[in-house]
Amino acid sequence: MPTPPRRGRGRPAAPVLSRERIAEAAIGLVEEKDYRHLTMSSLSKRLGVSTSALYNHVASKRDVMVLIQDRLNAEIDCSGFDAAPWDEALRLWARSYRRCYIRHTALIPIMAVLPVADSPETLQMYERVAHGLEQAGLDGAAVVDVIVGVEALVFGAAYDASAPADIFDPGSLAELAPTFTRLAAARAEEPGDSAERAFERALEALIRGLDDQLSAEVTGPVRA
Amino acid sequence: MPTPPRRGRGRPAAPVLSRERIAEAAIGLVEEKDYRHLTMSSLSKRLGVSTSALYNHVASKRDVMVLIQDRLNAEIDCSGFDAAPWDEALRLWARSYRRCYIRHTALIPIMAVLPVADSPETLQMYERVAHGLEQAGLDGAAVVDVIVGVEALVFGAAYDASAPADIFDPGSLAELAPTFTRLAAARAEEPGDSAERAFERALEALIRGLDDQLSAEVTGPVRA
DNA sequence: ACCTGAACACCGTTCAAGT
DNA sequence: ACCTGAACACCGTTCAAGT
Repeated sequence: MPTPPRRGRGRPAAPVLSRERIAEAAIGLVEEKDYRHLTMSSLSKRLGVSTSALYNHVASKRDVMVLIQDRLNAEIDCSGFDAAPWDEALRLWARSYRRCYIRHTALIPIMAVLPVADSPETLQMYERVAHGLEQAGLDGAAVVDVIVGVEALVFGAAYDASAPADIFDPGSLAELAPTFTRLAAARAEEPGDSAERAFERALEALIRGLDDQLSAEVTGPVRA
Repeated sequence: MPTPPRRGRGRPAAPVLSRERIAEAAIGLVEEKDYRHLTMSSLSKRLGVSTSALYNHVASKRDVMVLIQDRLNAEIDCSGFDAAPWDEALRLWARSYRRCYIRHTALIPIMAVLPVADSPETLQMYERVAHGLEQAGLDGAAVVDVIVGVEALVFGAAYDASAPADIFDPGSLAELAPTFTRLAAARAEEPGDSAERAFERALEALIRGLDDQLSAEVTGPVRA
C-alpha cells in the first residue's frame, strides 16, 4: 500500500491544497457524517495536511462553509425557468432548493445573510430565476421580492423537515393546549410526510397569492 | 459599596441560582451584547457564580437557549385571535413573531426543530393560534399546516431582515448576472426597508392563497 | 508561496471536595 | 442539594521556522 506522503517541513514542490480540493473534502465530510463533524481538524486530516495549512487557502471556517454553500447552490434545479410558466418554474425551483437544504440546515444561517458578491454560483442561480420571472412578464420591481419570499419559505421549511417526528407532541403538557394537541395528533395519524405537505400547501398558497397580486398590478392578468 | 458575596466552598444556605434567574440573565446578556457573547462563562460571571454551578440547573448551553426561546415566545402577540378575522390575526401574529426573531436569529435553528414538549410558553402560543383558526372555521386538518407554513416564512424573513444591506450587491461579479444586478440595484434605490416589504408581500400572498385554498375545500367560502 | 509543528486563547462539560 | 475550583477534551486561529 502507498505510504502517506509524510511531507517534510518546507514548501512542497507543487501545492497540495486548493480552494476546490478543500470544498470537495468538506462536502464529502458532511455527506458521510454531519456538520458536527466538520472541524478544521477533521478537514485537514481528510486532506492529509496539518490544520494550519488550510489557512493558506481559506480565511476561516466560515469561509469553508461559504465554499460548500456555493457548490451546493450550483446543483439546485433552475431549469424550469427556461421553458415552463413562471409559477411552475418557481415550484420546481423551490422544491429542489428545499430538498437540498434539508440535509444542510447548518448552512442556512450563513446562506441567508451572505452577500451574493461572495458566492458566484449562488448569484448565477438568482440570475436564472430573475431572468425567467422578468421574461414571463412579472413586474420588475417585484422580482427580487418574490425570490426573497420564496427563499424565506424554503429555509423555514427545510428546518421543519429536519425536525424530529414528535416535534408537535406536547407530552405531559397536553392539558395546556387541548386544541393544538388534538389537531397535531390527528395530523400525525395521516400517512406520508407531513412537513412536505405543509410546505406544498404553503408554496401553493404563496404562488397563487403572488399571481393574484401581480395580476392586479398590471393591466392584463399574468396568467393565461 | 457592597462586597461581592464571595461564597465559601460548600453549599449555600439558600440556593443562589434557579432556571428563572439563569433565563433572565441570559436574555439580559444577549440584549446588551449579542449571541457571540453568550457563553457559559459570561453567564456565570453575570450571575456571580462559578461556571460549573450552572450545571446544577441546566443540562447544557442548548438548554439555556431553550429557556430564552420559551421566554421570548411568551411575548409574541397572539391577541388578534381573540377578536379579529383569522387572516388579520395571522398577519399580526406573523409580524410580531418576525420582529422578535430578527434580533434572535441565533435561536431559529433551535426553535425550528424543538419539540413543543420542552417549551410550555411556545406550546401555549400555538394553542392560541390553533384555537383561533379553528374557531374562525378553518378546516381542522389544515390548521397545523397553516401554522407551520407561516412560521417557515417568518423564520426565513427574520434571517433576511438581519442580513447586511448590500446582500444583493454583486460587486465585481455583476457581469455574471445582468438581470439580477439591474433589478437588485433598482430595488436598493427604493426608500424604506426592502426586507420588510418583501416579507409583507409574501405574507399577503400566502394568506390570500390560503384563503383561496380553504374556501375551495369547504362548501361555503371562509371569507365573508 | 505554502507547508509543519507548537502555541494561544478560548469553549462546553465533568467531577471530587466541601458544607 | 448546591456550591467551588481544578481538570479534560476539545475548538478555531496565529505564527515562527523551514524549503
